[in-house]
Amino acid sequence: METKDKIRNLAEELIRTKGYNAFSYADLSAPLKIKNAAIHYHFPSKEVLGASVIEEMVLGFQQLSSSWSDQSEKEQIEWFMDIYRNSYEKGMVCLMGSLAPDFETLSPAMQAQIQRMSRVILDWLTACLEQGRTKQVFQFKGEASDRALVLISSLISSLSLSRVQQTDLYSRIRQQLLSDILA
Amino acid sequence: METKDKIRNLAEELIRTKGYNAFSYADLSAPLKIKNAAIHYHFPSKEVLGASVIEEMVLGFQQLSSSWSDQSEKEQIEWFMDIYRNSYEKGMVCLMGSLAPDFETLSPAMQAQIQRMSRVILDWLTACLEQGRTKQVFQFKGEASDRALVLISSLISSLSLSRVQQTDLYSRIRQQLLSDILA
DNA sequence: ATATTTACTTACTAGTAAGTAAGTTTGCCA
DNA sequence: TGGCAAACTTACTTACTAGTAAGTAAATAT
Repeated sequence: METKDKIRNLAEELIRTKGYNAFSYADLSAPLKIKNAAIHYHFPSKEVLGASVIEEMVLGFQQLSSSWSDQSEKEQIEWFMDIYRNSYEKGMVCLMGSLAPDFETLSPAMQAQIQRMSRVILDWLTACLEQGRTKQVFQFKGEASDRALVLISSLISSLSLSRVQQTDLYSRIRQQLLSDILA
Repeated sequence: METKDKIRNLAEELIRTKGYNAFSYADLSAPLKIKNAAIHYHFPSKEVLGASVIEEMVLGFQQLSSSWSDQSEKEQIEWFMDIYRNSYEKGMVCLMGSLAPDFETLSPAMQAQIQRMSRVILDWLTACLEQGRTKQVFQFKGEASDRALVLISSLISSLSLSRVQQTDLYSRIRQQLLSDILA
């Protein structure tokens, strides 16, 4: 892997463990055994690095969710929830869960990227729920978009709450969310 | 109000808008027209200030929730949700939503306080849901404690997501959460 | 073979962070 | 009236922040 990707990947990890405002260039340069200035060579500023991390995440999600498109809606939702299980197991929160509370402190460019990220995920989730309901795989009251909101908001916080309480709250929340939508 | 309370209140506001790691002593001293060192007089360190903010919040919640005890469980849950509406209207996230993602970067003392805060809120919510179900005010599947987890996690993220999307997602999530538990 | 570009390092800057030691003002108490 | 404590300010320190300018070695292009 190239240095640029190593920097971006480590930055993502740091954002998702310590938060955007709590990590520094030293946290990147030391483990990668490069100098501070090498980061600036690849990413002119911290906000450009941050924006790049989000962009890569959105791209990754779009590819991943596309690869599920021939599976049932139930399985797609379960794969989606598995992303969060994976985060939980690594002791990380998701990118949205980390960046959304810091929204006000971020540059307009990063804010726009975060908005886009939330749009992409919510649109996918809404479409999946809607289609699943049409096919009678799912059963729930209200708009699919509102159901998507409850799902995503609960999953996001399940990771940070699991960390706080040092138990697998993620699995309990996942179970409950699934039983709320399954026919 | 005394200076010490002014400092603590402003600190809470800053944590809930910018996040713990993004606010500085200058953000406190400038608006309060005091000097940096005056904060250190009242709170020896930033972590002591942070812990004090959480302690005050827990105390406030315990008092508030006690004052609801003679009302119906439905009304109690609605009052509880009104706390989040209030936060939404001020453009703030809740203390838990702000501090939980930063958990790893905080001192053991603050971590313990955050754990306590989550316990207090979850215990209250679980008891309220359980009792409401017994009285047939509420109707839901699964353990009350799991239902409480879904409720709180969703409410927490509703605030940060509302900020990101710049719309009142809070109200849509609240509506959906209520319809999921009402008989 | 020469020039240019890529991917850095070295060495630095200006700004900001939390925190501290010592001094000052104000009000109270004996 | 003298002394003392509470609530500060002044002035400072140490540590760290993102960011930059200039230089370099190695690979690539002409």
